[in-house]
Amino acid sequence: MLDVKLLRTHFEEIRKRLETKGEDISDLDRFPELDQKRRQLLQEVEELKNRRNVVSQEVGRRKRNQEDASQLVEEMRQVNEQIKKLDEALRQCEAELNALLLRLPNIPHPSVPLGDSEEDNQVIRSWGEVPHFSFEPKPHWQLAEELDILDWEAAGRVTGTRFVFSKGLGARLERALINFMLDVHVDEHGYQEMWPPFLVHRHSMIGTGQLPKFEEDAFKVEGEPYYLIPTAEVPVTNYFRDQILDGSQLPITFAAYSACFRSEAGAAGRDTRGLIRLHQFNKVELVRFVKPEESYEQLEILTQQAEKILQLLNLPYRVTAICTGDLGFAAAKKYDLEVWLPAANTYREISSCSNFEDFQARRANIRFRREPKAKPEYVHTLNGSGLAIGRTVAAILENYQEPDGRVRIPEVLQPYLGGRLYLE
RNA sequence: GGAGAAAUACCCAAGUUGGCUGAAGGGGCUCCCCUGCUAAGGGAGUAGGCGGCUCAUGGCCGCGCGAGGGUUCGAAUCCCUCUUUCUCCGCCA
Repeated sequence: MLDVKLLRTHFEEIRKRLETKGEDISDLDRFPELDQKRRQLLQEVEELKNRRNVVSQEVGRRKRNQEDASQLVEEMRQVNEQIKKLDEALRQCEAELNALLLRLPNIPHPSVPLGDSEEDNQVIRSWGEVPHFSFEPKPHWQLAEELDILDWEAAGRVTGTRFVFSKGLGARLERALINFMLDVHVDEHGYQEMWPPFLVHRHSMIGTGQLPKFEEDAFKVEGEPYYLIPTAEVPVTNYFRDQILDGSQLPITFAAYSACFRSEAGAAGRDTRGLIRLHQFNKVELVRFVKPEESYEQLEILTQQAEKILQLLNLPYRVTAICTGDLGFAAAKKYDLEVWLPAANTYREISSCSNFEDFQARRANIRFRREPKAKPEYVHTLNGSGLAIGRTVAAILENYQEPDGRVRIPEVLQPYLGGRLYLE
């Protein structure tokens, strides 16, 4: 959510910056009028309420003194009629204003490259050697089927399309990667480990920005007020909703595993094979709550910590700065980590690291005090995948494959897989 | 899932025959006084927060006693709904 006061005072400037996202923001035009109307109604109704408070005291005083107050009571009946009407108008005005504000995206940071689509994202740096194969590298789904570690057909029978069973060493590899990533982030990067609820209520989804605008992307539990989380970002960021944090404790950082559930409403026909785009996948997520003046420095740290996992796994990747048109709803700035997939001969996103500034903090009402008595300020929130497990499995299978169909296990994972050297 | 109890400020806690209680009292904390130091003692302060107005920046006003509604001229106090916590029972990994 954007700062209403900023919107009021820098309207044209904000509109220009939002337009760089290429989204339809025509709603924004209704803001000045609604904002103005709201304040006017508020002033009127508060004046009447003040009158009511003063007169009610007088009624009490008169009754104690056995004096007549019937005229005042009658007057207040009429005032109350007025208050009721104005309150209702105000409530409606605020609801409209709020609905508008909740659908406005975040403002891109000045350092974000301008652009219309992912075509305009900028490669910041690359790491690792793209492997050269003496044979035609197989796609990960084919390798997995031959190794009998992923079963799509069974998942189709049991649940439906875009779900998968991992089994045997495939299941163990998922578990190994979760443990490995959490261990690195907790032991080496200082994150506090967290295992969150996988279902949240609507307010949490609004808090991080998934709702109200992207209802069709979320799985909702029928008959219950719960949504399946699309990422651990949702429960973990909302962990501090409506809290005022102690500024001396910042930055506060969490590393959380969760299963992630996405309906991928608009993705029919894309990446229909393999582990790239599923309705359910595992992910280790990093979340940081920081002071506003530190958040861009913290974004660099966060990104490097996610990169560290790819480096330890020795998977080639590149970092891209997402352009304004591809930034998404809530982020002010975003880096993607893209891992090399040999069979597709391309880089694919395996992590997104974003600074949301105070956009989520306003929605979820997460604040901090610099000093014990200081005025509360909104924190800045950041998060990044550290990493998506399924896509990591895909990358390992494809990058570590051997001519005979076996797949070497990255050295750092070997202890997690009982000392094995190969998936075979 | 069933039955019961509770929710008031940093903590504990009074207040439920509706009106000088936006909230007693205690603890804690901050400042001051006193004592050579410490302890003890005396005094003062301690509702944050959100929003609006005004800007002399210090004020004024509205909301606010778990949350949301309602009754009333007036609600911490009466009514309804919800949430959370605790106890007991049931069920379960």
